[in-house]
Amino acid sequence: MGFSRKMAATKMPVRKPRGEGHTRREEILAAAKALFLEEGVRATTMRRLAERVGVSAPALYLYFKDKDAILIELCDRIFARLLVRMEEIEREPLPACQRLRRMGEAYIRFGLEHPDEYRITFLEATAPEPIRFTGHRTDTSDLSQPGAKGAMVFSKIVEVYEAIAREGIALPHSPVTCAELSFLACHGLVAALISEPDFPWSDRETLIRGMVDVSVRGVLPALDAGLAVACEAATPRTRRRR
Amino acid sequence: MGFSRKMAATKMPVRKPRGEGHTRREEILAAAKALFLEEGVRATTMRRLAERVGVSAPALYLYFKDKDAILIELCDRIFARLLVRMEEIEREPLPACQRLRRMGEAYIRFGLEHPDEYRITFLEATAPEPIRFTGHRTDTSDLSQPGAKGAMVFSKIVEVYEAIAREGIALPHSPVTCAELSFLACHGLVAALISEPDFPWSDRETLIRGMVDVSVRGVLPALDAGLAVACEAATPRTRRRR
DNA sequence: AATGGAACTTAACAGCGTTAACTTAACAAT
DNA sequence: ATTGTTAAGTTAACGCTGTTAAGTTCCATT
Repeated sequence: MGFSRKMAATKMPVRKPRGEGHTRREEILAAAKALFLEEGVRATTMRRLAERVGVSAPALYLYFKDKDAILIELCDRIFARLLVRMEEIEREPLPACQRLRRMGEAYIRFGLEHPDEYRITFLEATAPEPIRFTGHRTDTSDLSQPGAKGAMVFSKIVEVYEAIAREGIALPHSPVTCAELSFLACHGLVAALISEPDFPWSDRETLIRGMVDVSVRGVLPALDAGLAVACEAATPRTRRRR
Repeated sequence: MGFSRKMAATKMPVRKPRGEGHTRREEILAAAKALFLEEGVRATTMRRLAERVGVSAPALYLYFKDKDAILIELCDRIFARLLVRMEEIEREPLPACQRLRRMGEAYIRFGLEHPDEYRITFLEATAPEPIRFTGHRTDTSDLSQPGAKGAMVFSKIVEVYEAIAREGIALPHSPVTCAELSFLACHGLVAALISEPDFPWSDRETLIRGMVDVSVRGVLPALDAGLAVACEAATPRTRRRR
């Protein structure tokens, strides 16, 4: 930005007063977010970020362990919003399989709206890769790990499948496995549209609708057997089916 | 590297004779492949690769435009094998929806067997990211672009859906869209298992079977309506489905 | 014997994330 | 008002990355 601090004459103190370190911390996160969608993730280097904040690069390490810590916190804050969205849907008074559809659609749209954050939390290799000795995790106390928020979102889908089971609809697998299948199908759509935006995909809205269908009907064949057509019928469809 | 060539006494020519540059090229690709699965992708730097080949780092640029060119060629060669596998399946004398299942399973297994190459061709951002002006592609002549082999694999699925349609089974979308949905669902499974290997996923085989089911039944609801149960029944199942 | 080009090297650039060592400024207590 | 403490910040540097520029060696052809 360079001459930006000519503008920012209001907040020129440059150095924070004694107990106000957390303010700087927020500034860093805000700057990172801005850099993210202005220049892209690739351009978000520690030096550029520091310059944007108006501080030297090593100063960032007073507030974050390393670069990843900044990205992870950014993503976690974004995904927290998806989580509250999911919880809203969870409370909607609808048949459970209807809520499943709504969650799937909400998930996909959210992912497509936040491609950078989605890529970082779900597409980037989580393990620093020399660590192949990780074995199995006995320590579940580390809740601030990268995928934490993502896992919480996933658990919402599990709960819906449990509700579906309670409604008397037969599941072909355990609720967890069913949730994974629905989730992974939607994930595939988001991941691909994000990673290969130039591929000549079909109409995006068609794909969203279609994948929600697939992720629900594919897992719950009983629905199509005429057992619970209500699930489909209740969805307002702008687009006729065949 | 200096004294490292004390070991490589067998192939000490060090410098290739006149017209044998392509030999070095293959050596580079072989070394890259080896480094890939010995040390991981992250450890595959140009300098390390050059050292492994027994050559200086800039020498690599005599044979490849940049690092990406090496990775892309490696991945394309791997995916060529998936392509022939898909073509084998294409020729199997089965109901089309059966071939669809076989392709889905082959695709998933292939992806899980080549996680590094899969990640590079499908999960890594294809555009160098400053290039936002890409617009739409009028020029389809560039077949050696990153996703080329991947796109050819995809087209095999489209063909199967066209065959399914010819068999008189109603498709809810165009064959291309149907293929995208099936493909994307399987892609989601592969992508997630690769990117989040430490997440406590359900049993892998269960997920593979389950996702093949989802990707076929989710797109072809008519199958479950009793129209073509043959499609499912013909698959030899080692594992009972509760 | 001279030449031209293929095959290669060394040296270096600009950038990256990160650390060590040092400085400055703000407050509390004397 | 001066001090001591320490949070907040700096500059310099390390080791690494991909990549380029310029120069060298060696062989086949003329």
